Amino acid sequence: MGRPVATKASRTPLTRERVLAAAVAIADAEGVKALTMRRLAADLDVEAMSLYYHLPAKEALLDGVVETVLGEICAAVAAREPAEDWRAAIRERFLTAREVMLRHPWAPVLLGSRRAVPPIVYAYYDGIVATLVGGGFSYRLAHRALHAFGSMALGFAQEIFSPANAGGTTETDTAEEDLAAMAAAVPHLTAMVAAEVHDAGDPMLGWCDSQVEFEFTLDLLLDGLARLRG
Amino acid sequence: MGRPVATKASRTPLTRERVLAAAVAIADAEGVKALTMRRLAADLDVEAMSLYYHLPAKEALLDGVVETVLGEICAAVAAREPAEDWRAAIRERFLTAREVMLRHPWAPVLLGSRRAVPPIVYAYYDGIVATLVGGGFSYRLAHRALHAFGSMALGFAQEIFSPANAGGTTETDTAEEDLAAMAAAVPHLTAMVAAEVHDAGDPMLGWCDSQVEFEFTLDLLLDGLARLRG
DNA sequence: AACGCAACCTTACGACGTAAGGTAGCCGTA
DNA sequence: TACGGCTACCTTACGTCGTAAGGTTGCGTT
Repeated sequence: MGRPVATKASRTPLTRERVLAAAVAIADAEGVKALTMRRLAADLDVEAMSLYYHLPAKEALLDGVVETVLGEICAAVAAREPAEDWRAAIRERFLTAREVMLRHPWAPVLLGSRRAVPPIVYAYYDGIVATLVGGGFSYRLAHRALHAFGSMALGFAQEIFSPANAGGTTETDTAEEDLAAMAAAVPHLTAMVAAEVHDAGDPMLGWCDSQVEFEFTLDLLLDGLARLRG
Repeated sequence: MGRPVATKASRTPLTRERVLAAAVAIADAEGVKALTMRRLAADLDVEAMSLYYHLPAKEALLDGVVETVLGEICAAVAAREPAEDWRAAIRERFLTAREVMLRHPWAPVLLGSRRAVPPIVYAYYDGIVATLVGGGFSYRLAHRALHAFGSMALGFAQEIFSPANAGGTTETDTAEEDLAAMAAAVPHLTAMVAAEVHDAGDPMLGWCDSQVEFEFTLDLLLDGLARLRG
């Protein structure tokens, strides 16, 4: 059912992956501003509207592009051999992520402009929590650490989760299924959230107070610097 | 020479400040995407092209908008009474900056997308260096601290200085004057740079190694977390 | 009375994202 | 062998965007 098409010139058919790869290439070469539908289509020897068969809209293209970059990070992280202790593991992970990000300098801002955080980020952060908890961290401290790392974990802008996209679950009635599926996919994150929601009246909506996290990170840095100052 | 115009309806004349204030208001209310020239003009009871008398282009408008927000931060910081020690000073400064930023959630991404860092940022950072050095920091450590704070100092995306806009001084022959002017305006920053450029072959171009700063911050966080872990 | 300039307006153009509706070639079925 | 359907791509067209080019208006000066 549905072999490509193989017109007279028999060109390789478009796919979402091929489109996204071309989009990343354009952004790498000339920045995200140069990434227009017509330009992208031209690079693929295709008309602009043909892209809409594989992607619903420009926003979806941009979502796919950041997803691609994040996937690249995850792949790079997964390709390393396991480190000795939690510290080395985190260190190498972040440095690996940074290497990838340096190849896509436009990615931070683009990710910052996305409406929602791509699901793959949760899987990525789950791995970090796993490492920390495996290294003796409490869930509470692991949570704090996650915020403290912030941009470092991926190599760019923090406050991604906060305030712009704090709309909560605006979505459908499949929320429960999704939640269960997430719990299975990111067990450590789920456990962390579960461990953290004991006080705080409304669950899930304001369970992590940005202000508190901000001050925690700030004091963490100040303590460290004060110590170095001697 | 050149009183406004006071047409029959005698409306208040446009100014750069009035335009920028209206632009910030639109961004606050509906996000930066809603900030178009026509929309902005409509809010000011004016035609779109009239804005170009006060601003050369849309990019300049956006530059002015972030400049306005940064000015708001600087004003808020300046309005506090002086703190006891360096630690309290830095802490209050950053928390003040954060308060302002929370009023403009779109500002981080917008600032991240600007081509060059607005000059006012340098003045702002100069104040931080002054506080640190006044508190006993060496210039080297103050420099490190600046990078470690990163996004915290203003409340948003770090890596602003890095790699996207690392083009160096691409400009005119007035570079020397500008440099001298800057030295006068931001003495502590200048001193810090001067203190730091002793090794490292090419001056000014790669004098602060992002990779080194990244790892420093990372280790600072890791040390702090390891200590909290017990 | 004539002029100049500051401040705003009108018109128009090209590039953008995309809605609506084709069209070409392969497929399975008859 | 004929044919309808599907996938994958194309054509045309619309509204919105930033902005180039060139008015128009009316105060201040001479």
